[in-house]
Amino acid sequence: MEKREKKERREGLPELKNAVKGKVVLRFAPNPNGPLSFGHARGIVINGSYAKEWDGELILRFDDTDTVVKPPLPSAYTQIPEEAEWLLGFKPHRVVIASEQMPHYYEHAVKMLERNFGYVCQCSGEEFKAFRVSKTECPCRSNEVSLNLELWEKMNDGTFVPGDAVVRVKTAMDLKNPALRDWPALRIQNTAEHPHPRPSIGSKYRVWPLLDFQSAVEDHVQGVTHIIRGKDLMDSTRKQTLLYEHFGWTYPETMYWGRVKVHEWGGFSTSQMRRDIESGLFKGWDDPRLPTLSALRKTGITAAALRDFWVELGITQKDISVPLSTLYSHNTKSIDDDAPRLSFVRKPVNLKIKGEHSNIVNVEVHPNHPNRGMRSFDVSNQSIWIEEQDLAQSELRLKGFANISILDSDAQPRMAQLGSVERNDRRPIVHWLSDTGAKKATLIAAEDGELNRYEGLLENHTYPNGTMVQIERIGYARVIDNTTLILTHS
RNA sequence: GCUCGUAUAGUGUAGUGGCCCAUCAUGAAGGACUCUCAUUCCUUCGACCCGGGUUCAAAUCCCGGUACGAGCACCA
Repeated sequence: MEKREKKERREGLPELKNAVKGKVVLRFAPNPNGPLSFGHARGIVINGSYAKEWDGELILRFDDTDTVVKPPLPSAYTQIPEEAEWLLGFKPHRVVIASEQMPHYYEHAVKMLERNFGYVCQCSGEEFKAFRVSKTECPCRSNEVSLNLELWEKMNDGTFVPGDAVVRVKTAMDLKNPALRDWPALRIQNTAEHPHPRPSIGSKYRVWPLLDFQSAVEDHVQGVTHIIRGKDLMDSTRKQTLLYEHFGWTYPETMYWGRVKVHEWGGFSTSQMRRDIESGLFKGWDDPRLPTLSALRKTGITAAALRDFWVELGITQKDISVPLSTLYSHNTKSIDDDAPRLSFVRKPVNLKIKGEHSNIVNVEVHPNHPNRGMRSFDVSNQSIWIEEQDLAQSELRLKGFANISILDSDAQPRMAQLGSVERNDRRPIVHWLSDTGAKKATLIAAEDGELNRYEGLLENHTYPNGTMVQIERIGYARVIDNTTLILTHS
């Protein structure tokens, strides 16, 4: 008899159903009404990881079919692909822009009317709602095909204005789920007043597909095999499946994830952030207080940490709330081994040191990697700086240097007596800087929704902008320029 | 209101009828190492929403309840 193996914990993402190596096509479809947020990262990471695992393709699709409620932001069309590539480590295999695919949508809309599984409905939203609730068919549902095609022309040629007519998919008015009853597929937008921001599109079209129709047609046209998205789109799947049945297509495998909140941020709405930026509340999309990908990247969260974070959460349908410490933990793992150590002294207090000592003090660049060399401090002028808050105690050890006793006097600068160079007791170890080895600098930190600036002295360094460093006893930070750091997390 | 979905330690997650008095991570507490409040390592803490049922056997299947979330937009 074979002995059964002990069950092993599954690593990484769950198995993709009905996946064939090399044939998997997934997509991530954001609305380009702003750059990517932390939440979008989930869609990119999960879909991208599966595409990579199965040797398949990831489509980046811009669902930019609304010009009124959530109008696209032109810069997002270039920023999003860059951010996706940064996050994944590879470029999405295909980029599709919905507003360029309008001919496809029109073609399928006409087909739908010709085959009589769609109709032009001239009821108002209110009127149709009453039909939906009472499970009764609206009069437009029985239009002849020829009439529907006539009305379709009127939608397109400007005879009808927004609100006059929509194209609906015939499902059944007695469906259990009210959300699915004869759902709307295309509507008219006032593109004269609200042109599409892409100049090549502008006011060219009046009739625009709604998400469920656009997405359904596009997934079919692109040969998407698996859709992984938020569970708020569950009814969307059901609507689209009904459309696929009309067309005789097979719907892709679908998986859903639940809603994620970050304890410190709450939810993240691109539209809201856009308003707050435009009103001047935030400096830009990469303002460190915002939960955007560009802000996280700027403050020093790595792509690897974000990937690990989202893969670890997986694709459960539970609604969850995660603390930032989880993300930070992944980030620490991804940067600590590389991060050179630097000293940053907040509220520096000058000390004059008395006693015998060598003129040069060396400390390691990275304690776990002695081969990375030493940082040298010239203390020949006996002048050093420590943090004001460390003066709470008078017996201290200057890290890598010597013990000191702060002398009780009113002298300026304050005096300190040097003690043992060997570490021979348990007194607190503090970081410090020499007079000549540091310059004035600023540490920027986003804390509790506030942008705080800490002035202080930063150890001289020649690390290029963007380097991740660890500031001793404070936390990890990213080099913005020679005298500015931004705190990633502590 | 109608419809759909989810419920495992503080947080997140594994688990698809026996390997489960339940996995891993994170967190907290303690300790080792370390001239950082870092990294690494060790120890400890801590959970199957409730009630029925099916079964020799249920975290796992069924029913009911409860809680939470989502959809019912001419937004995505």
